[in-house]
Amino acid sequence: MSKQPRTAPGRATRERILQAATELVAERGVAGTSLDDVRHRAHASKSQVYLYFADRDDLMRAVSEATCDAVMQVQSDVLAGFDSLDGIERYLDTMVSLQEQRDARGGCPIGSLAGQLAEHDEGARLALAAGFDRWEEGLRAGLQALAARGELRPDADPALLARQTLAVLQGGLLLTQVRRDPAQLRAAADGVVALVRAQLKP
Amino acid sequence: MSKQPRTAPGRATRERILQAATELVAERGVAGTSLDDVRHRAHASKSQVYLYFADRDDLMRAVSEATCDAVMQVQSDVLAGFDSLDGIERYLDTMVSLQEQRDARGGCPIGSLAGQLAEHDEGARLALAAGFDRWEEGLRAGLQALAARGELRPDADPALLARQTLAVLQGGLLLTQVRRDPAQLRAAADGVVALVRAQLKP
DNA sequence: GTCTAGATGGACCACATGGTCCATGTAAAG
DNA sequence: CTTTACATGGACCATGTGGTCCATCTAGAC
Repeated sequence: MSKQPRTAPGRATRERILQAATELVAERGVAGTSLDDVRHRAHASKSQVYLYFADRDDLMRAVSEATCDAVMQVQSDVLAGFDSLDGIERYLDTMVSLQEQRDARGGCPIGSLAGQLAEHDEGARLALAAGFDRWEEGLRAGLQALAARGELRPDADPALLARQTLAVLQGGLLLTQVRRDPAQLRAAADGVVALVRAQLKP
Repeated sequence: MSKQPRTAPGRATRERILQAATELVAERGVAGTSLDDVRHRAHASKSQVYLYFADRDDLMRAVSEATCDAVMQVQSDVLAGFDSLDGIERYLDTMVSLQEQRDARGGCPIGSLAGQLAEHDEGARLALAAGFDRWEEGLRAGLQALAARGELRPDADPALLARQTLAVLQGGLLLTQVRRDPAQLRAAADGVVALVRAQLKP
């Protein structure tokens, strides 16, 4: 477990280290990020890193949590509007343009970390799973609101739809990354719309 | 570039090394696999590895290709039947039970490698993209056959549908891996069926 | 102001790992 | 059979990396 700092400068140091590690992992991946890299970017010494994190794996676990927080943070506004056809399309458009901005690099930060850590560290896997849970929950809330307003067929299953939506998005993000082409996510986004449309009240 | 062996024992050696590397990467991931591990499992010496592969990255590129081949191989039969509603459901069932057999570990070998290599090695990224191309092409062929038999609405787009199908599958596989729960892929598979059903002739 | 627990700097270590090299053995072409 | 290019074994090297340790400094409680 990570130890928590007890003084103000300690908190700042821990924050700097975690921030630096999270950035570096996003840029170069887990394997491409050494503790010395982190140390350097965070302007911290080795003993500081090992004061707040038990070892490398522990740091990567914290990075996983921080990454999930960041991803949920960045989409919180748009995700809140995932409760109408317009809002859904706005949400999807935002995701696509985000990938365009990034030149289709990196894929989904959570999904990408999952591929790197899920089989190696159980703690990290759980942290990432929790991130996906929050994401899926946001989608489900929106779809359930849609259902509550009576816009979905009575036999529609918002929870299932939310899960499928998350899957299409993750797949689209992965294809975008591998093919370096944001149009892949666009196609996936259209799939989400089709999926939802199929559940609209006739 | 990998050098090709010119004698029979040379070919066997190269094959053993590539086989061992592919297995190890599937089991422990790219970062968790050292050349010594590979050397050991393949019963080969260091000079043999460096005779047939330029360096570690080159070996990983070859592993990417071999993995794509293996994935396409294992699903070739079922994928060939992806041209009818029954065949599609059989295909999806097979994928799900494959994940059950593996205890929901590892996710999709191609997708998993993508997360580990796409940002680090352009050659590997291209190899994996080619793997996805073949996969998508198989799906498209099936859906196009469905369309050719007039079972899809005239405005349906088999190519788009194939791409969306691949995305849902990859996303479902990723969620399965992170949540250690094959039901995630099941939900995604249901999404595929819904997507296709929505394009059936009314 | 004093005192203690926490924070910091950085030397130091063990070791795994990627990669090179050369001496020797062997396949197969002529 | 001879010859040559290929195959093999493994010693060897340089380096990056995770991790430990201790001496010093300082924040903040009393």
